[in-house]
Amino acid sequence: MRLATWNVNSIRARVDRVVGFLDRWDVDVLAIQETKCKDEQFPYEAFDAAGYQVEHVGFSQWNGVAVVSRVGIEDVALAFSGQPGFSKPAAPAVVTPDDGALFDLASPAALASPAALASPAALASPDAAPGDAPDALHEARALGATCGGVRVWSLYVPNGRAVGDPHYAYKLAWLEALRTQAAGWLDADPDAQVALVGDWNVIPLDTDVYDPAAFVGSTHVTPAERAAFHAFADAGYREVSREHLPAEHTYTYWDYKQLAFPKNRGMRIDFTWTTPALADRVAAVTVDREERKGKGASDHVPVILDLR
DNA sequence: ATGGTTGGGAACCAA
Repeated sequence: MRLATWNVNSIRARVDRVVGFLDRWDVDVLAIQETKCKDEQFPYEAFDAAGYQVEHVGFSQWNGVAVVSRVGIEDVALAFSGQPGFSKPAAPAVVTPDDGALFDLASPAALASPAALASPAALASPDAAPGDAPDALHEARALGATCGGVRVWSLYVPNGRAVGDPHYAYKLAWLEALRTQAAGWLDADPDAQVALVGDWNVIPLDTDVYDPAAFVGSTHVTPAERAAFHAFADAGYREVSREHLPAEHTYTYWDYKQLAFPKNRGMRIDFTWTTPALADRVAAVTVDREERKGKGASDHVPVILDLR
């Protein structure tokens, strides 16, 4: 089986490229991040015509994640249990179902109070399912689905924006909540086949960026973010791209600005954490750098896992 | 030498 992950930076702007990628690589399952659309705007037809089923969650023009599969797609979750939401410090009162309001995550009124970030009330309900109303307290950053016997999570970790920004605390809380769930899945079944793939928005090592000096004081490289990332190893998971790709100058993202790609000023932020049983099945990992070339490229490129 | 989205400008977001 071939499993890939790709932050496409708008599925509507990139649909031909993505379908072309599936065909060229003979991909079975693709986890997509940053679809930048609502469910009703997703170009399902193009994937259906190519023989793929799609599960997507998107509440607005921001975020949005999907899993597409031609080997079945079952037990879909539109959030992980305990997935935190984001709230601005100056946001109005908590919106609860009792308010009877229509939940619109694009609306500031739908954002919860700052206290909600750390409170149980901020947690997405377990097993959020297709057709459920989006709760006002989480963003479309995680979608889980079982495809061909593998539990695939398409993940778009919050950016963090700046060290000390409320989005930075949100990022750390989000990673910690995911690690807690992931540890539980493995504890419950030591033979579990789970893949946590996507845009982690963390640069784990100085060798994962073109110039560490350019990131002094920035997000993505702080000890707290790196610890939150490596905590998945403590939970028993393995980052299999690290095991199969060159240690140096293996990048998955290049900024659109200032000729970053031609100068190879890139960074490695897209990763594939898997349970041990699944890690043992990984025969090869590839970064398709060609997808950064040409007109209409995403700023990220796909990472492809070949499973025995 | 940035691009996508919304909205029909300029602002927001992205690493």
